[in-house]
Amino acid sequence: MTPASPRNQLLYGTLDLLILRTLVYGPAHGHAIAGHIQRVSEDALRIETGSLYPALHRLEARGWIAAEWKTSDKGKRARYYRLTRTGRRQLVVEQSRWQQLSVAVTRVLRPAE
Amino acid sequence: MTPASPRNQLLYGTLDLLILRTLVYGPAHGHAIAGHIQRVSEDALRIETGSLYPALHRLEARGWIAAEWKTSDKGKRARYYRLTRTGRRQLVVEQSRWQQLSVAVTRVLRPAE
DNA sequence: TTCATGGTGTAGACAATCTACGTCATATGG
DNA sequence: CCATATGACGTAGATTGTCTACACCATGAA
Repeated sequence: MTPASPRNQLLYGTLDLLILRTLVYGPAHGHAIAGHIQRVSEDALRIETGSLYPALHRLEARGWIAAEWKTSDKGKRARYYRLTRTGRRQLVVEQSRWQQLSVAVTRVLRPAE
Repeated sequence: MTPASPRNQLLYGTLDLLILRTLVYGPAHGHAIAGHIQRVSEDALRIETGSLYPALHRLEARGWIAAEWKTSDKGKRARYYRLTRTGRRQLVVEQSRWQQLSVAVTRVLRPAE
């Protein structure tokens, strides 16, 4: 097996946040979530299935999202996820955590003259 | 041993960039690098020694920084690191990678209305 | 001479991501 | 009616970076 190159691990730490944010628009299944993130990010963020599904299960286990089997637009069975109340709270937390990191890194990159 | 809580792993993926950027100001030893990043980020980024030294060795092994034993301001022996030419190039790469990630995530967080 | 301080370092745990697969059910085309 | 493509879900194992918790050494100061 080809080793997972760290250079592709662009998402590290932000995937949960991206998924939670996407579900604000309403319930969606895994495929659709990944597609949405890829489209909105203009192809900059590509979520692999080996990252996507473990992340969804992780978030569900933590109670931040809840799942339900349904039939997709294309008539295939799919697992629809929705934000839970605590998930919504967690989204705020993660969003501010990202903001903090972003500001801090920016400060180091271009410090005040 | 208390397990490493993922909540503290704020730095994942950005540490190399921060170190390289810091060395633009001139050679510095590990302690000083960590201190600089912490100060400039206004305490938002705290680099633990268990992250710092492996990172420095990693960067040195990749040829992005070079080291030399010297005596510090406080009269202690310290390993001074400086940016190499390829390290300077790498800094540009990492900086633009960060910029890309930052823009992409921001797009997902607040998409065009 | 003792001790605090400054500085470097390692070991081991852990979590997140990746690649590379496999699986199943439905829709579609002949 | 059957074969095949497609949509969708899933797991295994490798790799990596960060963390906590230590240990170590040399110098300055009391």
